[in-house]
Amino acid sequence: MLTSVDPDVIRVLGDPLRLRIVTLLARETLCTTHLVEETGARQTNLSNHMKVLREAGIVETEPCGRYTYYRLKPEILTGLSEQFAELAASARAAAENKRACP
Amino acid sequence: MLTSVDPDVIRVLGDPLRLRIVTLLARETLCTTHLVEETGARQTNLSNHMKVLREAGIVETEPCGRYTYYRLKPEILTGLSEQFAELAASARAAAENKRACP
DNA sequence: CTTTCACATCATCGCTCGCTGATACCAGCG
DNA sequence: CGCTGGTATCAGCGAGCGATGATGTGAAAG
Repeated sequence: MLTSVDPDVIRVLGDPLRLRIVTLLARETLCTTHLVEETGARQTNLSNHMKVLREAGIVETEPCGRYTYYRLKPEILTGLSEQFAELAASARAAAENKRACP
Repeated sequence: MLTSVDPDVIRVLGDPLRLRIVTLLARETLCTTHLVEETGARQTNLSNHMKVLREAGIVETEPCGRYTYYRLKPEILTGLSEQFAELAASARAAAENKRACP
């Protein structure tokens, strides 16, 4: 048990627009055009965010002709879920574990 | 099933120092002095972060003499864990659910 | 009461990072 | 080939936010 959460992934998901993108991609696999429609953001802006999500290993790209589809990698989300569950369990166990005042 | 994650909580945890603080508090209940020692951050800086964590409902304060102890609220972490688990499940189910190119 | 120490608040600085516009790239289609 | 449309990359701007220093408050210790 490591009882910690990957700071990089959380940091990437900390941006509201990126979290929105992830939520959308959890429902269906979409390409940039769809995401532009859904979010109202500019294509450039979206492409930048997709790059961040890709480099963080949160999404995968699947070229389809001249379109680029983005698919969520569920393992990442599952990992986060487990890490937070561990943290929660640890926090519950350590509730009364007070370090003495110096 | 809402299949989304609270953006505010994630945003707050997106900061590396705050995530570190949460990780430390998952092991034991600490006061500001302890956190200063553990993280090496200045007291002012830490106090600011604790205010953010408090306002986000992630930690609770427990005054003890002139010390202030901080305790994690495990429900928040449990909620996050469940929300990410939902997202992961939804992502797995929607893997082949591609929207047609316009 | 005075001092000391833990902690919070405030104002300010500085830098990161998200947003934008311009541009380049690539794949289909005529 | 030339054109169109989808997408990525790059440079620059500007707001947001994290870090700092000065200062205030409140509680114990002397």
